Amino acid sequence: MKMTLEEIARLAGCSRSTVSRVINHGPNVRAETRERVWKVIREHDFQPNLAARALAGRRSRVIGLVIPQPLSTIFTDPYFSMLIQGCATACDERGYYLMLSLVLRQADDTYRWLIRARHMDGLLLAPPLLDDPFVPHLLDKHLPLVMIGRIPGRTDIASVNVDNVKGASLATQHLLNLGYRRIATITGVLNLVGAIDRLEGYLCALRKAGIEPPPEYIQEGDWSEMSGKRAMERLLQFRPRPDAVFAASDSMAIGAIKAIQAAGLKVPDDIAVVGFDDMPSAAIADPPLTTIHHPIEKIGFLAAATLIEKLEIPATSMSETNVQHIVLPARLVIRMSCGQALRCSAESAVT
Amino acid sequence: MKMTLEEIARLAGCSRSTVSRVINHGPNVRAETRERVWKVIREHDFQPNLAARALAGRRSRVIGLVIPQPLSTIFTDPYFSMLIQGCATACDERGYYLMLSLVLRQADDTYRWLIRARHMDGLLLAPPLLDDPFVPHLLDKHLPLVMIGRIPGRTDIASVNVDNVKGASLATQHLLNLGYRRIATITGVLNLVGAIDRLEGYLCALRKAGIEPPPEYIQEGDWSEMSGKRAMERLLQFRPRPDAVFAASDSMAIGAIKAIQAAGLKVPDDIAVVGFDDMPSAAIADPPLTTIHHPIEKIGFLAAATLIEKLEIPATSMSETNVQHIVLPARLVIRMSCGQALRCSAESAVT
DNA sequence: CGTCCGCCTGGGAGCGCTCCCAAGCTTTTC
DNA sequence: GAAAAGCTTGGGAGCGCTCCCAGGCGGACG
Repeated sequence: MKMTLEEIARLAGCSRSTVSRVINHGPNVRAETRERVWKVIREHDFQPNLAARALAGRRSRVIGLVIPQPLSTIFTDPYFSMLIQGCATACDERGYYLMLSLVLRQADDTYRWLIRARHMDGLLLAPPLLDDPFVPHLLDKHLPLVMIGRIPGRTDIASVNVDNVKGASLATQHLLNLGYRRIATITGVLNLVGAIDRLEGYLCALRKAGIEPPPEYIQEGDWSEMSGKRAMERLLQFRPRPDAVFAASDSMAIGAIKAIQAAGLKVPDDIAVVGFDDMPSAAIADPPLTTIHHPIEKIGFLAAATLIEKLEIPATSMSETNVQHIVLPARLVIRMSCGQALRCSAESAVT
Repeated sequence: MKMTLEEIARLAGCSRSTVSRVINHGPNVRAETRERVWKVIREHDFQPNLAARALAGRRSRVIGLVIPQPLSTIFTDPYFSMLIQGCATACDERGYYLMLSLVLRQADDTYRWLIRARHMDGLLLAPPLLDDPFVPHLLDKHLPLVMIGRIPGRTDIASVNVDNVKGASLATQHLLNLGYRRIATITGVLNLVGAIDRLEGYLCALRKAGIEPPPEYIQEGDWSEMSGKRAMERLLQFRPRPDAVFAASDSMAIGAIKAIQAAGLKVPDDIAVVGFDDMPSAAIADPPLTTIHHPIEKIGFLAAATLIEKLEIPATSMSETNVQHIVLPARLVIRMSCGQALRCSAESAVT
């Protein structure tokens, strides 16, 4: 027997409309009726037809997560796995579906398709490259959209982000507090805002302490362990050799540690290392990595939750006045690689 | 102006039905009319409402890819990235949408949800663990389903697979041809059919040559590089030390190479190594890895194409008689790690 | 005791398509 | 040259919901 609202209504002895109200948690249904309807629904394992709902209700309850990166990147960096987890959880809780919009075809096509084909009610946009030419197309249309990360100069777009500048600054400050003065950094790919912000945080902290690092102390990586290793090898060439390194990601920090160890030096005794992101790998690194906690999953969760909220109260979302910008604080996680234990200078590094 | 079939019809001077026929590439439309309608559609960037199509046509044109593995695994192993790429390409070409059914919640819930919520027309099932208790639920319902890989003893389910047994056998045979006799293996997780099949291929080839490997020559890994390294370290303990190793994945082969090199030995001079999968990393390994080519993307493509075909010709799909089983051949890719160059014994290893 | 206002409930009118049948027109066939 | 058999084309009848309005019912109020 094919189940429809009508059929459930017949079995529960009420009307289609009442069943619909029950399913959508609408008001104005007597408690007793509500319970009776739920019982029938449960008994028959009924699930309303999504296509019909979408057609009649003019919304699909699907939101898309656009990750403007090649598939190989997405499926290599645990960052995205955690981000998706967070988004998916928020969607689940609110009865929405998360659809990954993998950019497979040439960018041009895909973005146009995304914009036109409104089979999603809104879009979540993962951090795009600064020079991605198609992101503006996405932003111009009046698709409800929430950014993960931020685009410099675009305060008109709702966003959820971690405080990268503050986090990097916290990491650098911690090294300064421990007495290091020759602090180098390994940055992420610098056409990603997050990498730029982290570099800025590093520079800010140093400058506040009256230190201007030599340009050679700033080496660009690409987030990968290998690139961290390479960057560290370059840093090891330079004299005076740095006594501490802030890497903009844990992977790169781990690469750096490997380079240091391969050169016959010790972490943190000879060179201290601090990472960023607090990935699972940071805790099990050797030595365990001091790092900045980056609540990636929470960011995904909040981004999805924000978008859905916009969708459900369109009145508010339309008013350009109050665009939400959520910035989560970054937190220092002290482990072994910074040498705090060694130096015993447990001065007020964190709070 | 909101665009609908009706509106396009008005602009093209024909009826809703004709426009529908054009969009669906139906027969019985005069060439001239067809062209006129397309022109209007293109001009207005029209895309039919998916919800309405799904409701009226009783199919969503969405197929789900179920990967019964934790998210962290999916987003770590490039295997899935390639698989998805293949599936998505096939879907794209046929106007279908691929939806990743990430198993986020506890398995029980999710599978029930997958089965009930028919917002997809069919399912693609990535290789499940042998003891996954919920896969049978998926198979019992009459959801159109195509397996990637195979489940032993279930010949009633359409499947697309690489010939793992033959591939492993090819790899081992190649080592035998080169004169190696103490050939060890590093297997994948043995509750995955692929791993078992590859082990079987290895054993078959050895036994055919009259060799019975000591049990210590068979070490289980978990597909990861680290596990390959660990397994190789165990193999290096054993006497007589193996002179060649067949690893059931390239990652593990690379880990094995690192272990061999860390022990002060050379590949392939002291120990030859052959991998499986022919991942991009195999070609750039040091030394470049001899391996078995595994057409993952093609498998994904064929699986999706097969499913869609089933969907479009339901008459055929219903007849239990001819369930498709596609088995793609595995191919030996000779590079440096097997020592063929060294030994110059270029006897008919491959064809 | 009648009126008003709330809470419930039922059903009509679509949402934008696909499917199907019938009507018009053109071609074939004997 | 008329009937039969194509091609095209148009429009009705849903698909299973949501939205909205109208009506029934009860209690609070004057």
